[in-house]
Amino acid sequence: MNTVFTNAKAGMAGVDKEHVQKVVYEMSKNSPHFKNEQRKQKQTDERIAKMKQRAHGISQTDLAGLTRSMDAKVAHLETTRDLSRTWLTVDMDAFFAACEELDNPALKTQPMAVGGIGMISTANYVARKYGVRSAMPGFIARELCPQLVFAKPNFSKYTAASRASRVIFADYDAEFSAGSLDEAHLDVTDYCNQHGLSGADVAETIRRRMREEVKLTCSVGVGPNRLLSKVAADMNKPDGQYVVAADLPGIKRFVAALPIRKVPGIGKVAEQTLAAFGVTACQGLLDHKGLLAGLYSPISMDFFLASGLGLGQTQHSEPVADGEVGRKGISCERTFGPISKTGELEAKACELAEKLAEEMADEGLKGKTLTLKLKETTFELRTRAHTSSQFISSVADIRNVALRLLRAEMPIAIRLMGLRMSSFQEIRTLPGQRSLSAFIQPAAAGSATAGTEQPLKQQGAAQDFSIAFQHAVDALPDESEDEEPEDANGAPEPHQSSYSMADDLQAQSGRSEDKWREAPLPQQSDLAAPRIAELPSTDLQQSCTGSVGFGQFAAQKRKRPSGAVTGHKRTGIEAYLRPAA
DNA sequence: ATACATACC
DNA sequence: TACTGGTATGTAT
Ligand SMILES: Nc1ncnc2c1ncn2[C@H]1C[C@H](O)[C@@H](COP(=O)(O)OP(=O)(O)OP(=O)(O)O)O1
Ligand SMILES: [Mg+2]
Ligand SMILES: [Mg+2]
Ligand SMILES: [Mg+2]
Repeated sequence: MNTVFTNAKAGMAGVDKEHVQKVVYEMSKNSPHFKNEQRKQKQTDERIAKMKQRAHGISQTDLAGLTRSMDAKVAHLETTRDLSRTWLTVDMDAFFAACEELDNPALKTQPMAVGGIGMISTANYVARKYGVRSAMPGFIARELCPQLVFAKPNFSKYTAASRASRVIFADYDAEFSAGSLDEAHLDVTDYCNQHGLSGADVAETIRRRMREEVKLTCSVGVGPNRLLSKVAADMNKPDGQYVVAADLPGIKRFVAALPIRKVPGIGKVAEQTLAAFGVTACQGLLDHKGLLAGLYSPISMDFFLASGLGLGQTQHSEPVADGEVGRKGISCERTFGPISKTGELEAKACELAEKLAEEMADEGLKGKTLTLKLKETTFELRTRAHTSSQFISSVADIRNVALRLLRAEMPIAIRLMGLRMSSFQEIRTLPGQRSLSAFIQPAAAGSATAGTEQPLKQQGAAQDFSIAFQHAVDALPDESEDEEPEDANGAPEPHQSSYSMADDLQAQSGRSEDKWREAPLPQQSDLAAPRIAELPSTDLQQSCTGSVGFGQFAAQKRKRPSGAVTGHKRTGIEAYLRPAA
């Protein structure tokens, strides 16, 4: 049932997947974590059942209408296609592990993972042969590979290597966008034209320079847009490159048989829900567009169709405007041995408040919304938020709000607590004050971007609006297309030395392996990772549940707001017209 | 504005 | 024995 560790990732060719599945199962069953995974899987199964039911209720007439609507959407998307750009996605091979091998070459021939018995962030390709992977707990990895060597993470190495790699990227695209420490997206069109080179030529050059100057290998994907270059970058890992021809036949050839899971944004859940309707390769997203339109939101459909057509971002995002904070949130969370005593819980909240305040101070951030995250010992998640009337940043203010949110949840037994601040005050840039562009990084995480990559969503209920209606509404002209009113210039901030949540209320009537943390480095990207989601469903609530991740740094950033995608012209959306209701 | 789910590195 | 931490987005309420 758990397909997480055997899917869609480089280095898994030739791995005995059945064996890996069995070991993971044997090591996990009976654990609270496993129970939680089962609970989540049940949710997915129920979701699929509801979608099947909905699909069953779609008449031939409905289907015909939905299909026509999607035909129009496809036709429009097709008009946005721009094959004139050349994009490169560069992604380091087994990045953290490779950095560790740099300082300890003996590790190169041994199976090695970066992390500990609790969690692994990545493994070298020798270890991957045994099924060892990112996000796999170390004790399971050791069961799969008893000789596995564990290396402790050392973020300063990774940031140094990343910085060095970015110096290279800047030579080919001064505005490249960083997808993470180990990945970047480059529009090398101008460079190619100026030097009479192909994308493949530049890819070869970058790979050579990376070997020589950074002493690490990377893989490069080349294509007419960022979606294609990104997917292509994984095709010949490690130390390889792959070119998606910049013509319609070449793109169709590449995309048609591509497993949907390879598309960034389609993960474990979307893969399952789509598979339930026979969609396992990207061509299926186009073949079943009518039916899918009856099951997924307009936003998801835009994303699916763009993916099926091989359309992606063709231009970089707008840089972050002056004074704007380049991020949406900042958070700190820690896992520890189970605790439930009031004193211990409050002590954790205080520590996190201090940590968060410190990180915010490093960037001069002040925010209004504080979200407390609690992971129960059962692995179920709870988040509770409060928005203050004033921007806050001090330890005292953060602690006050955090404690109040926490106290409302007790009693509770948890294994993790986290604090996240969002809704930031814009930073007033003082004359002569240069922001931290220290970390070679151009194009700050902007917002609007031309191109097509879109997101997905989740689940919902809204039975009042038929899906057909939603898709029809989505087809209306986009009114907010020509202006960017959002100026948010500012009213001077009211001052108040100390914030108290009580005032607001009145006014309104372990054990953590914290080895994987890193200094808050400037970072950004515009990686537009979709989040799938089915549509409506007459459904009720969801439970909670976990996410994944490792102690990484900042990475993704901005996403585009809404609407359809577009090559880069982004004219309004034509009216597709409603299908039969 | 709040809560939850999904996704990516 | 043991299952991360950080960031983003989409939807419903
Ligand atoms: N789930 C995770 N949790 C924490 N850190 C992660 C996680 N996944 C990846 N990382 C870190 C470690 C990786 O070396 C680094 C880059 O990720 P990624 O490019 O996906 O894999 P990789 O570089 O290790 O191997 P590959 O050769 O497949 O690219 O980010
Ligand atoms: Mg990588
Ligand atoms: Mg990567
Ligand atoms: Mg994917």
